Amino acid sequence: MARIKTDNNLTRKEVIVTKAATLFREKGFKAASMRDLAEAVGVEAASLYNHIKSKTELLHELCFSVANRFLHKIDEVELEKTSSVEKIEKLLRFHINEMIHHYEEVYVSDREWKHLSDPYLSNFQNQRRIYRKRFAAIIETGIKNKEIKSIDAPTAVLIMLHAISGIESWHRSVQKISAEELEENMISILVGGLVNR
Amino acid sequence: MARIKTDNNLTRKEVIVTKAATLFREKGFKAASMRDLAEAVGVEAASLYNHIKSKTELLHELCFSVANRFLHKIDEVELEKTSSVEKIEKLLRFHINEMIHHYEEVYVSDREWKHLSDPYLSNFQNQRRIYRKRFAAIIETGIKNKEIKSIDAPTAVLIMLHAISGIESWHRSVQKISAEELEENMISILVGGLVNR
DNA sequence: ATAACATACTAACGTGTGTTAGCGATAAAA
DNA sequence: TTTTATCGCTAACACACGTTAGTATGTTAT
Repeated sequence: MARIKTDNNLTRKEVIVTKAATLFREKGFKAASMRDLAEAVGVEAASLYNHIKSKTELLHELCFSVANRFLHKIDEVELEKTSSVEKIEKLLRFHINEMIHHYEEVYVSDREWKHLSDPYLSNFQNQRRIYRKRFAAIIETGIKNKEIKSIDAPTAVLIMLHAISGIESWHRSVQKISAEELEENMISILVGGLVNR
Repeated sequence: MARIKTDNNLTRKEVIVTKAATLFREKGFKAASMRDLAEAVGVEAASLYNHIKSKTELLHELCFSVANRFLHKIDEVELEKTSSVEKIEKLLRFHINEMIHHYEEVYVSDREWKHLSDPYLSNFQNQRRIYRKRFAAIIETGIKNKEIKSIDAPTAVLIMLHAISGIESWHRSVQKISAEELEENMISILVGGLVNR
């Protein structure tokens, strides 16, 4: 009888969630079926329900675990006694590394959150809105300090975050530059576009 | 008996494609059903098939009409006798305006092309790859000229294109700055991040 | 060894999907 | 007005989906 392998002291549920992330990234949430997921896990579809409540629960877990990581990071960064540009750079580097090392989850959280259903959907949208506002506030401070050139802060946030989601293309490309080079290039362009010269 | 309205000398098929774009953007290609589309058009689902061959055909039309517009533009820009930075700025402004004024189509083409099926899928991916290479080549030239700082050109392209797709958030936001302000802010940040100082 | 539990299986359900066939209604051409 | 082509309808199809019920198998604790 097939059994879900649990290497590296992961629970069976965690194995499922991880495989779900890969699948949701590859095919999209709607197009990925529970039968697909079952096959990836090595089990029959119905067996998954011994470990999870529903397909949507998988999406919840993915979206909110990612969102929480970003919220904790901005909590931390806001408290630091550094310049605005340093704070922004720190956040960007965190985003970049999350996108590099937790690609599947972050990507799914970014692109598939629309398929959350409603207590969770509004919640997620709220967290997202608040996060962006706090990010924009850091930029605003930098503009007042003359560290950063006079631009519309929400637009800047939107550019930064979406630019980073482009790391998706890096992952898919055959000839990759190294992760470190990628990080430095992105920081150079993005921070370079903000600062007063 | 209900009939598809064709204002502004559009064919009935064009009306369907346009509504499909809106629907695919809102719900995603897979989650948007032909019955949803039929309701949006004001007709029964089966009636749509008097005008289109399949659901996927709708996606083809959207993806390739967008792709062709970008390819024609880069054809035009490459021929101009201007600096690399001017060429890039021109392309970026085109991208920005496409994203502002043909939001639905461009967004769908960007996010839902994965659901194309295979003669079209490879074709689309090819066009996309080639476009990005040509864009990167312009940047490379700019780097050799010392117009542009020494960065990895493919990474720069990826940042630019994804940053612009963030205009999606601008469309959804309640308090929008004007389209002109948006354009100038984006250009300022993106071009500012590239140029040598 | 036995009891208790966790996990996987088969079978099936109701529902929603894209799409086709065939028929009536409307509009355009003769 | 008659003919013809266009367009929309109802009904139905075959299929894939998420999920549940009930049962068998394997694992852990007594």
